[in-house]
Amino acid sequence: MSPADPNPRAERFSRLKGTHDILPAQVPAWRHLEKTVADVMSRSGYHEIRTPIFERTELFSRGVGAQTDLVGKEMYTFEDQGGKSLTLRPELTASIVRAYLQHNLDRDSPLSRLYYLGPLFRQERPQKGRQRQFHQFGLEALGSPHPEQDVEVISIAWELCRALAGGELTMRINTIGSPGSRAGYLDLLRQSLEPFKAGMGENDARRLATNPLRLFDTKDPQMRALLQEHAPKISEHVSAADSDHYAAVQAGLDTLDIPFASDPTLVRGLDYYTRTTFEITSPVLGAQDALCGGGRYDGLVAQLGGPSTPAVGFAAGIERLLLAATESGHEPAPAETPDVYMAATGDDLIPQATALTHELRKGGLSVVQEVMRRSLKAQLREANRLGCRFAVIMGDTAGANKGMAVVKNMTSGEQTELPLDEIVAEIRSSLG
RNA sequence: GUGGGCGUAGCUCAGCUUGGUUAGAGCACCUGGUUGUGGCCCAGGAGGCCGUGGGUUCAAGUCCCAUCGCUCACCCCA
Repeated sequence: MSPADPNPRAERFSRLKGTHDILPAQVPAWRHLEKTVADVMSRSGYHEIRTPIFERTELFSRGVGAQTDLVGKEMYTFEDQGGKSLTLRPELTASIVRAYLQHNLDRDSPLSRLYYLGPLFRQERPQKGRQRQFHQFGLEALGSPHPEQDVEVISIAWELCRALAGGELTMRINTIGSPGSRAGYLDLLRQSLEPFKAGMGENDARRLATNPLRLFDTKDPQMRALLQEHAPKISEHVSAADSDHYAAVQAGLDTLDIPFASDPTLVRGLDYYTRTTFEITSPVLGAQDALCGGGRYDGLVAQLGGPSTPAVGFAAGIERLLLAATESGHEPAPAETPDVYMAATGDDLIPQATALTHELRKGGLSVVQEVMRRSLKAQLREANRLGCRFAVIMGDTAGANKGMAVVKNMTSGEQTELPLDEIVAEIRSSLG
């Protein structure tokens, strides 16, 4: 911004509410997370899948559930030029299932293990740990109805959250039964709570009629006490098969020494869940403390037009994981630093410096060349600031004209004068 | 959509209560102390429509109103 700037008051743009720029200083932490996810997924037999950022609106309203808050009021929906209703994806499971069916992955193999990582969009008021554009990674295991599949999925979620977030984490699990046995429970729940309807808030009274399971989400202490006292526990009212499945999942987690709490109030916000649900939370986050949530969704594939296919999955919030890591003192990944700073003491030496820079890079070294024509003092200060292991100084008094340059070790301060064609090998051997 | 808190230098913040000369600090940045040599130290420098608009006043960063933005929480979720 020079004094001659013609319009110093021109309006600047700023990021949209709820969106964030990921600046260079933060990128190493992201890359470390992405690499860890890829490694763990790959070791567990999961393959990455990437799907479009937007889909037909109906995929989400039908897949996630038209009654959910997510679909009802949080989606970024717009019409394309043909009048088709499109939506920026607010979650990924529906998209993955859509791709799974569209490409007939179910016929390639009876079991598909898929994972993903990418941005999602929800139109909510931002707060700590909640953004309008945010990122998740997660996995979907499609094909197995057996509890060992649930255990595999939960254990991967647990391992990743522990590795990435650090600190104390809590895992809660529950079963919400299969649709058949759940219907009976919902009736029972309504009957048990109906007498107290008058004392409930407007919101809770409405949910009692439309979606009584969601009552368990409340933070109102009065409502919590009411539920504690009068609501039957769903895990005690599901079918014997559901109950056996739940017991087997818990036994599997015990075998792996994964600590968990069975929580009868853990219900999830999306309509497609069946049987197992789980959630991993961190005490260092704010009100939005869930790092990861997931569960079984045996009905979704059929709901989206496919053959009846049992499935389990989870999704983890990347920003929340990174936030938890920072808050719990988990050390961030170090930034990458260059091997060499290429300095020159005179303008006439710049061509030689450029040529040597090129040679060093061809030799596999990372090199930053001075392009500001600053004083040598300023150039070395820059080299130091960047954390360069070596500085190469192209200088005339010492003999650049005789094909020599100075190699300075920035850690020890030692420097030696070497022929230009020996410098690559010298630095490479010093770096080991 | 509803509440609370906060907007002063690139960053983190003092100053506002009780209006009064040229608005400060730390860090970061630049220059010099070294006539090509970084870090530490010392000296100097640059950098501010005090978010924006209006009002009160002889006088507003400071008081009042509005507005925009950020943030935390509710709702809900990763």
